[in-house]
Amino acid sequence: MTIEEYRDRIISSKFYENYPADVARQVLGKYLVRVIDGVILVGKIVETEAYLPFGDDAAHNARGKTRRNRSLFQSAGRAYVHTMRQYCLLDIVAEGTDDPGSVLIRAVEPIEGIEIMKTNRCTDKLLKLCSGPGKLCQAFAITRDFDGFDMTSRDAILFTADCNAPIPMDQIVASTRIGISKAKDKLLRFTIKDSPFISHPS
DNA sequence: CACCAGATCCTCT
DNA sequence: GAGGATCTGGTGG
Repeated sequence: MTIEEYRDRIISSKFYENYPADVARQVLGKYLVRVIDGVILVGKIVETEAYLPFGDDAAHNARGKTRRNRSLFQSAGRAYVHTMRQYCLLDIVAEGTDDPGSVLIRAVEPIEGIEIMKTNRCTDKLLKLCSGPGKLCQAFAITRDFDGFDMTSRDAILFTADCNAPIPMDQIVASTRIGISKAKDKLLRFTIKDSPFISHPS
């Protein structure tokens, strides 16, 4: 598809104005699109995690608003990009404003711009190009500059697009979130069943 | 200013 | 599954 065709399918803020756990499931199968100098990178979202506005000790908003997490308190559909060690991680604000929840994009299946992704990642291994939140940000050249970026505007250079039929509920697996030390028991990680492109495949 | 805890990744075993 | 590399923001003195 062309850039314009992806833009015609851009997901609006309305989609993200819902409970993060629901958004995290519903965004599976959608496309993450990045435009760099007129060239597009596209990945199909295959793994997400939800972080809740309230009662979630693992969420970055659990101890209030700081300089780091301020983007969480903006409107739904904006990016919350933060760093973990030397990597960037991409969240999309869900609910938003007074309910600072988000959906972490943990893995995508590379669809378009794969050679550029390989260059950005310094690897040829397709299965490991975007199989983790830090990896996909590296592949898509998503930096801190995108923190607070509106992913729902018509001229966005980073956005989500709806190009496929929804993933059936029985093809979605819920599990515990990766890499956290608090609220380990919550089933807020969602993957597309049997996708080889997820992080920590079983 | 120092310390430390991370929503990670990669390379082994 | 474990350990090390390596960076930044939040917290407390």
